[in-house]
Amino acid sequence: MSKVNLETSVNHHIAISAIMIKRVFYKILSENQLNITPEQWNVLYYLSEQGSFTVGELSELTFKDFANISRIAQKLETGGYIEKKRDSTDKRVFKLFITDSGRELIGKLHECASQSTDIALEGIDEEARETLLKSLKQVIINTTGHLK
Amino acid sequence: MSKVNLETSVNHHIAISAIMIKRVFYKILSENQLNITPEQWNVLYYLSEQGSFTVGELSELTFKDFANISRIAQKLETGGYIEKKRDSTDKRVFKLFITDSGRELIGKLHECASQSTDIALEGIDEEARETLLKSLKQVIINTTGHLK
DNA sequence: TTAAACTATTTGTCATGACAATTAAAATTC
DNA sequence: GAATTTTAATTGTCATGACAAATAGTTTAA
Repeated sequence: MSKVNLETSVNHHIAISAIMIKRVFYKILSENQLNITPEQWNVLYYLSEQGSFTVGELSELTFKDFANISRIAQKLETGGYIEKKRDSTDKRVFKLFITDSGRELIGKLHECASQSTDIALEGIDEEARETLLKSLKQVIINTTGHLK
Repeated sequence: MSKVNLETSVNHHIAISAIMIKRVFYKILSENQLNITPEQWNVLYYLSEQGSFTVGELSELTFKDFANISRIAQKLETGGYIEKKRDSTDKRVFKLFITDSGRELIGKLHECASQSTDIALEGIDEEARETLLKSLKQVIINTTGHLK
């Protein structure tokens, strides 16, 4: 009969941290009149780093499922930040490209993301940050492995 | 112009870890035919630890807003796991109580939560876990403070 | 080569999170 | 003590996450 104590549960604190960080990021985005969500930023980020990705590739990169990426991409397309083009060889595939307008936005988003990191990690020294990152990477490996 | 690298972003890894942990937890819950969500478990947990809480109190405890707790409570009530009673002195307030059926469920949920923690933290030693928890608590303090 | 199996993407549904508006019951204030 | 403000909770809307089903194009295999 293992009894969990949320006060000392790492899982629980990761969940709460994630919610709070997203809330801070949302706030910074809206203060800067940037009409975009953290999830949309995530997709736009990868497209800005590399020429183009398919919905499936983005779904792997972002750890989200096809359905979510599909809808996030629709919103980014509506906003004019990305373009969708059918692959010429495999007509099932859509390739997503960032637009000029998307690139313009990305600069501001980096600034906002950077601010929210500064806020979240204040008072945590470099060594603890590295341990934190390393542990989180291990958590991601563990959970990904468990889900096959 | 600060440029964020998601590969080394603590914020990003917290977000992904949270998603993956929740996914593992969901899987364990469904493998055990427990028809409840991680968020509902969270609310039920607090009610099992103390006699009763109001919607507002739960909203503070769980870092969620009134609206969410209100709806989560509705589902738990529909499932028969909690009861809602009007406060006799302040008729705006609802007090939430866990039922016997809820208490029965809680035992199984502790087991599932414990399993998902074991999976997530495999290979992370006790010292790193403590650092992790301490850092996450600091993140929560920082972000909560920033949002006032 | 035609049927069956597989793959990429989209759509639908439900639970949740953010946020605004609403309702009803205090508490304040004039 | 009536009007205003505050507070507790609910409801509505939109974006997202999980998951199932649908669609359409490809590959495999009989």
